[in-house]
Amino acid sequence: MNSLAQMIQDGKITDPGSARGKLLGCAAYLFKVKGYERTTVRDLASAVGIQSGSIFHHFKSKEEILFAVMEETIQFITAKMEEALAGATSPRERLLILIRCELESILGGTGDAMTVLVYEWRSLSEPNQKKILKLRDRYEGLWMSALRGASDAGLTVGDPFILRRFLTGALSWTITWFRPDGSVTLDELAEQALLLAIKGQS
Amino acid sequence: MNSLAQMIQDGKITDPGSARGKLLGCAAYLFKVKGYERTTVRDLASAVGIQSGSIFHHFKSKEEILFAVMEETIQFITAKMEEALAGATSPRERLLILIRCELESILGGTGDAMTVLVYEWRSLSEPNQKKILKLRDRYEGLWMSALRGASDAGLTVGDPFILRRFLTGALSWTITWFRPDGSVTLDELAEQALLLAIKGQS
DNA sequence: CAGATTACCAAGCAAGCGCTTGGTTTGTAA
DNA sequence: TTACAAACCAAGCGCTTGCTTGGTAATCTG
Repeated sequence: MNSLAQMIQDGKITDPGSARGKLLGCAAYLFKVKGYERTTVRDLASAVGIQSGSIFHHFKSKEEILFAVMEETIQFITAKMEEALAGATSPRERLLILIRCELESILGGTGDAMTVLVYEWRSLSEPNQKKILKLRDRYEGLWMSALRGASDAGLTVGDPFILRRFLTGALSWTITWFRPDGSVTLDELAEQALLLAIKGQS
Repeated sequence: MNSLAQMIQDGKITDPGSARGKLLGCAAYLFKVKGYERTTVRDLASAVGIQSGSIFHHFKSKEEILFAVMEETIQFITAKMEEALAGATSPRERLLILIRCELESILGGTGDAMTVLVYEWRSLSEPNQKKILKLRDRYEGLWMSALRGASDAGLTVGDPFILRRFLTGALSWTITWFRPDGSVTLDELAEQALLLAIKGQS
């Protein structure tokens, strides 16, 4: 079952083929490369081949574009994680799945949007920040129950909260240096990250 | 011996009491809180109590302010690290010193500037990016030799390069969540980070 | 095919931006 | 006191920004 197609049909995320979807995709890319503030609506318009004013037929404001990118991304990755976790049995496996999912989100096809979600936080208005924060709670809940499980099983040392935050930084930072076509594969990277998180032998 | 006073006298970093120094301090704070792009020269001017035009008596452009903040910060922390490493004997101690130094830089008095150094990278012009990159090489050299030493001593697992990058992300991310007045002290945080980096018992 | 709705263009407005300019005040030293 | 430079102000220029407007073309629906 394809969760992406399902979510499009449910209206949770925009079809990438639609005009709105193309705008969101281009926006995510531009926001990632240039940053939200440095990206103008004229940049975005010419990237998708329309006039700058026409953007405001699809979105009420520039910030609404940023918010939509972030909202759809977090909805998508949360759903993907829940799906991936369904078949997991051991605490170690659950942890590896979460690490792999997060790395795939950051370094794969949705990487642009994921980077924006992590690093363009400040550019949202406060009400919108709160909305995203609420969505993030569910996502972080998956992580925390997995890390608490790993801690109870003696896999990790130290406070799971602090470990999660260390992992958040370590994994999201990969966007700045990791190249999928380099000498290290994404699977190897996930394994190394698991070694970072757990204390004992693999 | 106070390295800060020495560096001021050497002209390597600006006296925080001078007009230029106050501008740099306020700029670091504003750039951290609002981001470089969202901070206007008028914001900065009113924060230090002068007219916006007067800023350009001290700096040629807004970007020169950002560059100065970054340059002085990296010079300072590199000097501080070299000083702190001088008395270290074991690989484990060297690693803990680096972790503590980096955390102090991020979470302590120079934290604003350090955050700017990490997260406002894109706002620099390419020539200025290269200059900072060159300064960063010396800093990262300290880290890499310490991590290679730890790896040779069997303290860590995996590739030291990847480990350094994981640590960079994990430590710099602390700025988003760690509160020095919270339940966890900076020392405890550094210990937890060391547990993250090394494989065996403390 | 008629009618309505959606998608877009061409033009431009008001506000805010980085930065410049010409002149005034303040500090320093002979 | 005089001379001079550094520090700053008041005003505003030229440009870019997000966004609006009035109208046209394309697409869908019955």
